[in-house]
Amino acid sequence: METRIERIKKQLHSASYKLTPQREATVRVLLENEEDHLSAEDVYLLVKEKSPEIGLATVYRTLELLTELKIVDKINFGDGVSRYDLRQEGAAHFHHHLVCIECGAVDEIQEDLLEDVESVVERKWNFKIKDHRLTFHGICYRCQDKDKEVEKVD
Amino acid sequence: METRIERIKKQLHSASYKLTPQREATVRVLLENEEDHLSAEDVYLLVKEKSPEIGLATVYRTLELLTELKIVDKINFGDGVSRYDLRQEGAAHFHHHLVCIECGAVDEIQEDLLEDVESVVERKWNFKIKDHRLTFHGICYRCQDKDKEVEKVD
DNA sequence: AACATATTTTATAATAATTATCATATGGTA
DNA sequence: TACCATATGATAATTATTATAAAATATGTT
Repeated sequence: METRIERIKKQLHSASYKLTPQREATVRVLLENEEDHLSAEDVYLLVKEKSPEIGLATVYRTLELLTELKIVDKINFGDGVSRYDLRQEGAAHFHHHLVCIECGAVDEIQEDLLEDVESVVERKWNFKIKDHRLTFHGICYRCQDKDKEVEKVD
Repeated sequence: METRIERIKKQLHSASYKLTPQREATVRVLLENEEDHLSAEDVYLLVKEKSPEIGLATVYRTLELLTELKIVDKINFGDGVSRYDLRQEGAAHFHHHLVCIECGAVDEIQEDLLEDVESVVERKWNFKIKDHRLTFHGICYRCQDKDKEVEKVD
């Protein structure tokens, strides 16, 4: 964890930005909630718990900065808010998501899976891919189990 | 075109909605700009040209309705506005997009391409896929050509 | 350490997109 | 035609995000 912050600090420095206390607090919240998909407001509230003096605008600016440096990715699941997701260290591409249309849970897929598709797209559409966004909408394993229970009862 | 509107009319009716003049005007704009990715505001301005009395709220409501009926898909390329894209008739899944990070152009890929990936995801993550969103960010063929020109000049 | 300079933050105002409200209008049907 | 549900238009309200400007903080130099 600490080493991870150290590395992010270096990334900031090499782009001539500083890791201010506010930025560090924001990064910590992201690290501590890595499995979640927090909105700017969510991050703000969590940061505020430990650093109550922070302002919402600072959180927005920090998230924007981290996005620019590809430390986090900004995603949008269609619910009107942007969410911020830490990129795996050293990952060339953004990971994928499974959004459950029953319970709203968002699970992550770290595997690439798109290598073949991307080479087809690059060749056939002559498009130089830099990044991607892939989200599946459907029913997660938890809800499938729940649904089965209901069927039994009926 | 006319037959396409007829079919949409039937889809609305079978969900007990009417194809009012305002809704028809909105659908026509979507059909006439099928290759574009219009925001609600864009649609509003285009509809207004032929039906100046229409209100913005009606356009929003119509787009929401069409989204609900899966006649259009609501997408978000990360620029703060939702865009609306007609689904191909009979298409089980939403098509993919190529967003150029240089010129902003958005091209469409109608081929599925994801069959293999989806079967892996369904099996390995036990997730029942209902739909997907896939967007590639990179450099389109037009900008690659432009970039080459610049290199020559340099 | 003191100073000059650039960066960052805070609080707040401004903007932009979207949704809610409510009185009015419309369309089909008994 | 009168009724009733549905749809619309104008506008207000809400929500997310960005811009602004003054104050604070950090950095580099002498």
